[in-house]
Amino acid sequence: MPELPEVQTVVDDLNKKIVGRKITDVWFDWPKLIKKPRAAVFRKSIVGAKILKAKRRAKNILIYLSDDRLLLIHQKMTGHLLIGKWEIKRQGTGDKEQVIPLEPKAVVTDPYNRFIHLIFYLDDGRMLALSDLRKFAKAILGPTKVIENLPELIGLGPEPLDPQFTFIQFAEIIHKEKRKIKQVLMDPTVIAGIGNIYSDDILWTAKIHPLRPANKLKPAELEVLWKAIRQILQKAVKLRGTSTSDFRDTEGKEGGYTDYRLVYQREDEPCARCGTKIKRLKVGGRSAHFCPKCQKLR
DNA sequence: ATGACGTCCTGCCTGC
DNA sequence: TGCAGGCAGGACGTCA
Repeated sequence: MPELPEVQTVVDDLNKKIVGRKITDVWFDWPKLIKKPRAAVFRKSIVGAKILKAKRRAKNILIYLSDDRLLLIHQKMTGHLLIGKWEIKRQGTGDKEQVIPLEPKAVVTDPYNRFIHLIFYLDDGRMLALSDLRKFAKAILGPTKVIENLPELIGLGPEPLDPQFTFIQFAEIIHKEKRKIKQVLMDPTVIAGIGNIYSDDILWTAKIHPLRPANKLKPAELEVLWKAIRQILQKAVKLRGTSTSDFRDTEGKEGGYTDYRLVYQREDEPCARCGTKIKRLKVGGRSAHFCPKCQKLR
């Protein structure tokens, strides 16, 4: 489940590894991943493009290309961007194709190779592949201005790790929200990039119950919460994300935050502060993990 | 404005 | 052992 730290890890990898490369071809076996333009046009308009830089906005990966083109990739829950080499083989008599990993070693052993549905061939022989078990991921290509002005980017809230994301700004946003704080933290139009994993750990750190109405939080609590958001996300970025389920970096390696998780997917384990068993409940259809003793509903 | 639920998907887990 | 059914879940759409 890539959230801000995982997407940042991928974007950093892209900037380190494939800037300056030219896209020489495209392969896909699930055209629905490509939202715009339609798949055939997508291929035509991206071949020949040079990769200039990668950026992250919320959980969106923005790959800036030559000739004012921009490629947006959202990994949703099970999407992975991998860099390596693969071979496409036809399977038996049907038209089914199989993606066979060749190198590097980490990618060869990555269990998510079998879900690769989109490959960009690069001019140095390597490839950028999008694997996605659940096929929820999306790719959109278009003129930079058009993509940058898509509602899903324009409508996003502030970036929590941006120096301009001040406590004042945070308090103003939260004050307007009557919804439960857990839902508010996960709403990308309120604050960008926080998902289920980090909202749970952030709330535990701030000792705030996930069901507390956002606008009922006291100023002191809000300040602790604001600090927790930045502290947890910074730590997770440094550790290259969390791989509780399936996140991998562009080499297929797991993230280091997995072992530092405070409550996420630790139901029935002892709270690191007080030893109470971590509980799980549903908030807006999503699971929330918390310590019933440290995080009081009141 | 808010909540509740449906949509897209499929590997994995549970229970019989 | 095998099979059916349910679950997870980001963002968006729909309906009350």
